[in-house]
Amino acid sequence: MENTEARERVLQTAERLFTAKGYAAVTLRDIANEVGIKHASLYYHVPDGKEALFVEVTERSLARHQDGLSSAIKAHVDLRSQLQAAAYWLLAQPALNFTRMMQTDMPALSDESAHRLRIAARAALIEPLQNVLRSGLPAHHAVNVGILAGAFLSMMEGIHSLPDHYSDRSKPEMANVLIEMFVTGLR
Amino acid sequence: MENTEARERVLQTAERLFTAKGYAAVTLRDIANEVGIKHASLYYHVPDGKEALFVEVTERSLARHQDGLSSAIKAHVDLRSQLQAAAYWLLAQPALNFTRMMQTDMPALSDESAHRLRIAARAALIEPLQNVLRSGLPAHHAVNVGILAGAFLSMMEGIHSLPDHYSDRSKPEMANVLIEMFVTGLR
DNA sequence: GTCTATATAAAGATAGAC
DNA sequence: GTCTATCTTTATATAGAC
Repeated sequence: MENTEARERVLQTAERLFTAKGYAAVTLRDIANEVGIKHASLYYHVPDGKEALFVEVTERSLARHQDGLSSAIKAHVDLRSQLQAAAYWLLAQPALNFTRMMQTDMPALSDESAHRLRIAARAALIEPLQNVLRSGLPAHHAVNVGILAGAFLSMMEGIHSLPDHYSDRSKPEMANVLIEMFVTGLR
Repeated sequence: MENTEARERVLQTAERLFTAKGYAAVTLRDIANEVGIKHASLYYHVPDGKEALFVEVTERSLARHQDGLSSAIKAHVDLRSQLQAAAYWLLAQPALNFTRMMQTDMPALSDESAHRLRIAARAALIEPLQNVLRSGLPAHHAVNVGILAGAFLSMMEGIHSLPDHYSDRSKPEMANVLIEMFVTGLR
């Protein structure tokens, strides 16, 4: 399948909608409408249908997250700056909704698709954070880097999903409050 | 509508499935199958259909959370014990998926239903945590209790959704690690 | 309270014209 | 590349028998 401009528009629209509303809640007609074509025309670009489309754009998105997170982290040396860079990068992206992806979207897919995406999600989101925590924290926290990476990610997703509902601070300000707590509490 | 045993079985099954998989992903046939009846028979117990059923069981669940959280907190006096009690209570319940509820389920409902549930969710989950943080933390953190309550909730949901994937610790052990960080980091 | 049967709508998917 | 038309399946929902 060629990667034409038209196909790219389809993929970007699909990624945006799937990310915002989840796999089940987005129909092929929704995507086609936003692209400005009829839903049947999607099958020219994505012959294997909805599930294949979701897997493709989710893998793309996760790969971008892996790159973005790793680069943001590599640009700094102390833990606080690294976590801030990771947080700012995450908050500048459309909300990924890792938890919903794992709990609601994955079970709707074939076992094979779900398995591939789970591995990609772990490599893209959890592992970069685990690594930075392992090298930046006192050694006695090494057993907890999995938990702490998950907690960091959960907190960022929380910020993403409640902008003005629960606080009048900006997202980076909220992230800083939590990172300060994180770093101080684990020293 | 009478609250018979049969109706109660319907509500409990619906709550369990909606909580686990989300509004869109659960069909009335799924619910009826688990109850052991035909889906058309659900309309005898819930004449107003799927959305009304979701709203009813979600309100029930949120009311239970409000009671459970408030009681757990009231049984202790220092912040660490209060947060531990809240965490243990939350982790003993089926995962509520607050974030998915807000981001994915609410937009699929009528404006009126969504509004009611948003208010109920805030009163049940955020406010009890805000209160305990406001009275247990140094005064200069008062502006951040909204963020911190959201972060605490997000972390607990994170624990709920990644049991053995990312750590071999038990859920309460994971909660303790995070609470220790929380309390120490904000002192 | 639960059933069968059916209406209605929406979704994913395919065929073939342009 | 996109369209119209159509097929098939699945979902919510209603009517009426038992």
